[in-house]
Amino acid sequence: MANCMVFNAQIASIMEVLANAAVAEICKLVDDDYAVFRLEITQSQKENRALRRKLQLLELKVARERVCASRLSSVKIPDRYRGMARGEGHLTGGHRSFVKLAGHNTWRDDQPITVDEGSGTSTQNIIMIEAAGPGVKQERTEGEKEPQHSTDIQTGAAAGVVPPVATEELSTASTLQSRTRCSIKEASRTPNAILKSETVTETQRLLQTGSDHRSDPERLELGPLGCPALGSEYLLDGNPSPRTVHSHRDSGDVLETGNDPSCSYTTEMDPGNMSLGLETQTDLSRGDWNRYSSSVYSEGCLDKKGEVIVVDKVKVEGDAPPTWNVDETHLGEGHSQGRDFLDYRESLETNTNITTHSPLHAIRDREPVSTSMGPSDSHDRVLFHQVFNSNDSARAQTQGGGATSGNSKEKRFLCMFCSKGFSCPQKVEIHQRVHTGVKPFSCTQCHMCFAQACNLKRHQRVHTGVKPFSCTQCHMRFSHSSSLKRHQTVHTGEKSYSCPQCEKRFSHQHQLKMHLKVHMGERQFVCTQEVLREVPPQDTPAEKTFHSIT
DNA sequence: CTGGGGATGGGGCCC
DNA sequence: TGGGCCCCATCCCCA
Repeated sequence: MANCMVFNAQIASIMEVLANAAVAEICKLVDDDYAVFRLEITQSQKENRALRRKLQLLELKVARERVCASRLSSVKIPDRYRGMARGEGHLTGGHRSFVKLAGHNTWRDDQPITVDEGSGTSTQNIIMIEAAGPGVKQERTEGEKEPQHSTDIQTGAAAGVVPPVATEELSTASTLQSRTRCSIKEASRTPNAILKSETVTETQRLLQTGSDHRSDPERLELGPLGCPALGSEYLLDGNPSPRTVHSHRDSGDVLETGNDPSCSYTTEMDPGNMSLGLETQTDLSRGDWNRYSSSVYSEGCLDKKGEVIVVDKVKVEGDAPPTWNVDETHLGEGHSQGRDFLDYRESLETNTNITTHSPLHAIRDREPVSTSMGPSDSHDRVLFHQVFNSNDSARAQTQGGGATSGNSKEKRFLCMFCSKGFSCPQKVEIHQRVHTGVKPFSCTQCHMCFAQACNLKRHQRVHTGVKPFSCTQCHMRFSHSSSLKRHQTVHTGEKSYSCPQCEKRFSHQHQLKMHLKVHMGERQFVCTQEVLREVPPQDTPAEKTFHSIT
């Protein structure tokens, strides 16, 4: 009996030892696996980052090449503009950057082109800006033939300004842009300047390491410190320093000397002037910014849609003082908001330390995320829009390719990118996020970002599970009002999507889409686009959808 | 069919 | 009264 008990005790002890050993082994395995797992995760993350960078670079290259190709075939700057473009005109500074924009992909390699994290925003908006210039110039100079414009330009050239010298558009653009960058760097006061500096730096690196010729300082005509090698006429402008000079004197002189050829730009704010002859540094009034942004943004829409910009909406006909003269007065009161706004936006556009998608980045920074702009920024913004869209909306429509739909009186606030009209600045601001990729509203529960607060609000139902829209015909509930509406076609039997090839109708777009593939196969159409173009446009929802899916 | 994001238009509120 | 702003409804589109 005693032996039995001893034996049992021994067995128990052995079992315990074995159990402990087993546990230790398991723990070790778990730890090892965990370490391996973590390592794999880390490596995967690194790979993802690398791939993402490559993707960004590729996108950028593709866009640039596309823009470059289109420009090479269409860009043409009248000689009378070239001189101004090079800063040889009577004006100094900043707006040369427009020329840059108009030039061949002269967006600097260190341009803060970034991809909005989590939002999938790419550099397209910037590309659009790059693409814009030539179109504007071409439209204005070849299409509109505006007499006053020509007069101003010529007057400027005749007024002792260094005659235009044939120059490479690219170099001009580069020079201007570079110069702007120099000033912007100092002017930057963006609250979020450092927020994504790492991303920016990475983007810069990618851009710099790319094969893009723009990274070549010589081609950019950069002088020391990365600033452009300025022409003598530029240096004599009274703005020797690339630093932005918010001198009221500059603009004031211009305004006071009515006969001064340089005044031509004060009363003429068409794209040609703005893009080629104006210097932001010279006049940092809001008006100038208006011109600036007008040029830039409207240019941006040109390459994209071949539309003309509404830039010259700021233009004041006849002898009336330009709209921005009022702003100048405003500046003269010591009010720096306009200037700040300008600097701010300039810096956003050019400062490499700022993560931005475009000059409009400023808008994002001022939005839900509170910034230093304060109430005045709103004023500036509105003022900008009002000035920008103040006159000649009809012409804007013409130039803008009719993007301003409906009553232009109601929609007098135009998008700087596509010149589409909106009823109020706020809507323009929101709309422009389409171009800028700005998504200020981020979900606290996931990585999603949204351009509109309401969309974020709607999105959050995904997390909350709230489905406020319930079908009265069944138990179905939806988080999306449109989903409910669409769902109800199940009950109503409504089939609003009709096939243009046959008589079949469908309740959902996807059904029609799939159905169309049948026709494609039957007819052996080579190109879907061609097939779809055969269908005459109609106003019924089905046909609309049909066209849209083409 | 459904889920869900992108984007626009309109209305209401406030200043 | 008008403008700015916010919110909502809605359409479109894609997965």
